[in-house]
Amino acid sequence: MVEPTSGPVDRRRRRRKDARPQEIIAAGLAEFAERGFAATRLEDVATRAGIVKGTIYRYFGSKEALFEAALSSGMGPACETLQESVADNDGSTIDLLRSMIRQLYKLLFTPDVELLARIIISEGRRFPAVAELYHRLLVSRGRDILHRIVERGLARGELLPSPFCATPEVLVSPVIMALVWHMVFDGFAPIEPERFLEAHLDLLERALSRRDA
Amino acid sequence: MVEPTSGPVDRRRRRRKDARPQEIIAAGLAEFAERGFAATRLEDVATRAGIVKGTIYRYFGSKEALFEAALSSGMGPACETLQESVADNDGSTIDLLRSMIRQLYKLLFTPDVELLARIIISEGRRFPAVAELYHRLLVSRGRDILHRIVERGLARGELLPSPFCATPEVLVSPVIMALVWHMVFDGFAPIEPERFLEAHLDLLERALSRRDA
Amino acid sequence: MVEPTSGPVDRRRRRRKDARPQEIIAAGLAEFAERGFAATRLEDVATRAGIVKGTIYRYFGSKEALFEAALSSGMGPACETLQESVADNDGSTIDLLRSMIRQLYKLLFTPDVELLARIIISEGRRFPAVAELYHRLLVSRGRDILHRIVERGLARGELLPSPFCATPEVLVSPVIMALVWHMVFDGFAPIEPERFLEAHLDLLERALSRRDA
Amino acid sequence: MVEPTSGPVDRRRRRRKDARPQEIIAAGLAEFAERGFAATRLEDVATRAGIVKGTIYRYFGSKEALFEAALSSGMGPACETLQESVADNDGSTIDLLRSMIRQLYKLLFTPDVELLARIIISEGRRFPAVAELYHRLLVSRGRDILHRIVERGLARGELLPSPFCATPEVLVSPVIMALVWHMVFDGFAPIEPERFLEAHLDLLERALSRRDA
DNA sequence: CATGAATGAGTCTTCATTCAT
DNA sequence: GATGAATGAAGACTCATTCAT
Repeated sequence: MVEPTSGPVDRRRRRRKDARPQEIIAAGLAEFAERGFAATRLEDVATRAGIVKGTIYRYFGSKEALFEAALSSGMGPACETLQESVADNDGSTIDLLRSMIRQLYKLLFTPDVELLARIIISEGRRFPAVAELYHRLLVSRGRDILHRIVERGLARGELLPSPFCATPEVLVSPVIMALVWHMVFDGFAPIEPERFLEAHLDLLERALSRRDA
Repeated sequence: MVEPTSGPVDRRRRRRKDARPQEIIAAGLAEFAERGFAATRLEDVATRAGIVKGTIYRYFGSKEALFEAALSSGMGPACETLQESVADNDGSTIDLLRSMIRQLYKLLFTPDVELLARIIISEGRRFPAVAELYHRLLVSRGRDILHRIVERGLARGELLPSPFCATPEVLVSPVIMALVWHMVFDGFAPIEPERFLEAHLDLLERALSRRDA
Repeated sequence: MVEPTSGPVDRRRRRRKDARPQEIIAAGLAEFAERGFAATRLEDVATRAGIVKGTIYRYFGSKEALFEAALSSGMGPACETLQESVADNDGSTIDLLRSMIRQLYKLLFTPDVELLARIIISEGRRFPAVAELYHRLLVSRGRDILHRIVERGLARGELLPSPFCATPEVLVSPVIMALVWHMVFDGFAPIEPERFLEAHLDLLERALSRRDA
Repeated sequence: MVEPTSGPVDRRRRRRKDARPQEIIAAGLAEFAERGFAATRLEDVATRAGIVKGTIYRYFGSKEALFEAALSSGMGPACETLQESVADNDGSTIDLLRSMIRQLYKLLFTPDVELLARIIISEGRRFPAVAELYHRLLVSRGRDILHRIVERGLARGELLPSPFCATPEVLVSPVIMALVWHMVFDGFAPIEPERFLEAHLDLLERALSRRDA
């Protein structure tokens, strides 16, 4: 009944043993980003991962568990990237901000990270635990960095106190808009992130340059 | 509208007859915004509308049809609001922009419109037809207005040509960010739209004021 | 697509509307008795009830809910039968007991009741709530009746105090044994309840008759 | 049995090698008794036996095979116990019966045997082969012994012919009832086997003593 | 032999959709 | 038109069984 054809050993199986959970997570991430949590079928995740539905349950207790694992797993790397990005930079305030914004574009338009962001934006509200994690690990850190830069700028006299220094998030908002636009309208009205970045940096420059006057 | 006082007829039922589709749409909008398309159960929509599941099918051919109808229906009013908002204003460029931005905050944080925006952002990618409609009716119009304002500003010499004039969308991005933030993190890290607006306007002012120097 | 053949109306559907839950319960009882709770497939219950799996869920929230409903529902009638059986009998102690035992055989070998008993014996331990209900509604009542008869007999001097008067349950044990035997061995070593009854009554007579000596 | 002291071999493992099947059977017996055949998971059996699911298949071809093996294996010992119990006893009929009944209580309330009995009562009907085996090895032998005792009693004139001599099973029915009660209602309405035994013996005495009169 | 990863055939449960009343 | 019972097609999850190591 069984057909032991393949000569030596099924190489695929061996190689995969350890990678399995990661493969499932990657497949899940892709499917969740494409269809949303509710509309994603575990069957499709399995197929994409090259396995069978039941196998998912060896690693994840439920669809929801996979969802959360997938999201959590993606945050680590993104988090590190963020970390390094502005560490120990001694430039001027505007250089720091410019650098940070460039990093953000690079980060958020990285395929994996974009999947993550998409899912968070789409489903975050229905999965507060995940949204909270995302917020804690990424958003709130980024925010802290931003605040620190601005405060340093104020302290150095490179920035003048004004309402937008109290809410410097607005400085990064264009990249969020680009992301959302890309997520929703890209099929028929694509944007070029580069142009957005350029305009973004231009806006930044203008916003901070007043001091020069 | 006219109430023919035919004896024992259930007035409530009659009165509702016309309002039914709208009630169903409102209920649908609320549920879709809360749970997303796939996770919304028509049973819940019906209950919220005070009717029975089967009745929905008298007005809408399918769940998807209801979804599209609900979204389309919400766009009309929003569209008009937008229309009027900047028509025939003869002020300075910055006044026009300020006014437009204020309108945007008011509009996008109107409960009904916010539901709509939430749904579009969450599900737009999976319903290109709807996203396209939304884009055509609202986004692209808003964009046109914005572009016209900027061009007028350039023509009038109130603005100097520069990258961000070519992508003036960045000027409105903070409100989008506020919306997304509100949508995703509001449960545990709420924002105050007013502060955002303030910072937003501040940013605008700074970005455009260079010329003054 | 639909074939509205049958002239007037589908009579079956109308007639069934109210009877549905009862029909499902009856089907469930039969299947549960035959296969046990875990091995019973709702699909089979549905088929036996002439409906479709999904329909069960209009009436019962889960397999377990159906199980409990089925068992509870069967207890009412059995309970009443028991009630009447010994009410207001003024005969001698032995006549009362004889009558009670006859009733028990009749009751427990009634098809419906037997299903019930089988299920309780097989699954009771795993469904304490059900077992407890059964105990309260049927077993403990029967026991009370028995105890009252015996006490009356002692008071009247028809019985002499002795260990078995303190545990008169032994007086009915043969019918339980018959039931269990019938339940387990009937396929290859059937018993005749009548013979058991005869022997049972004989035993009873002998056990109580000593006093005459 | 013999322990070849081959150097560094893991003694535990070796020692177990022979005991394995028995350990699995014991674990299976416990699980089957607790949950019934269908609801028992081999995973749990394995865990209880301190091994892994797959290992079961080295000793038993299938869940059902394990079930049958477990039940068969339990019967041997019980069978022997029964055997000896009444062999070559030369006492009076009532002494023999008394002795037999005592043995029955002791036997059936022995943990291992009780598990067995529980399973047979619960699942016997669905596993005729097992029920038949149980019947042949234990029930029918016990019955034969009982019949022989009664016949001897009749021959000796210690008993008078009467219906219950033809169905002497009723004489042991209280212990069956005690067993079933214990099995089903013990959680909330426990019985004391000792009191049952006492009443049982009392009943026996009364039933047989008429002759003395 | 033992392990544990993998499989795939179920089974319960849900829900959009239909239809007789 | 409205109702609610019924349907049936999925989809999540479980678990006996197999198999490479």
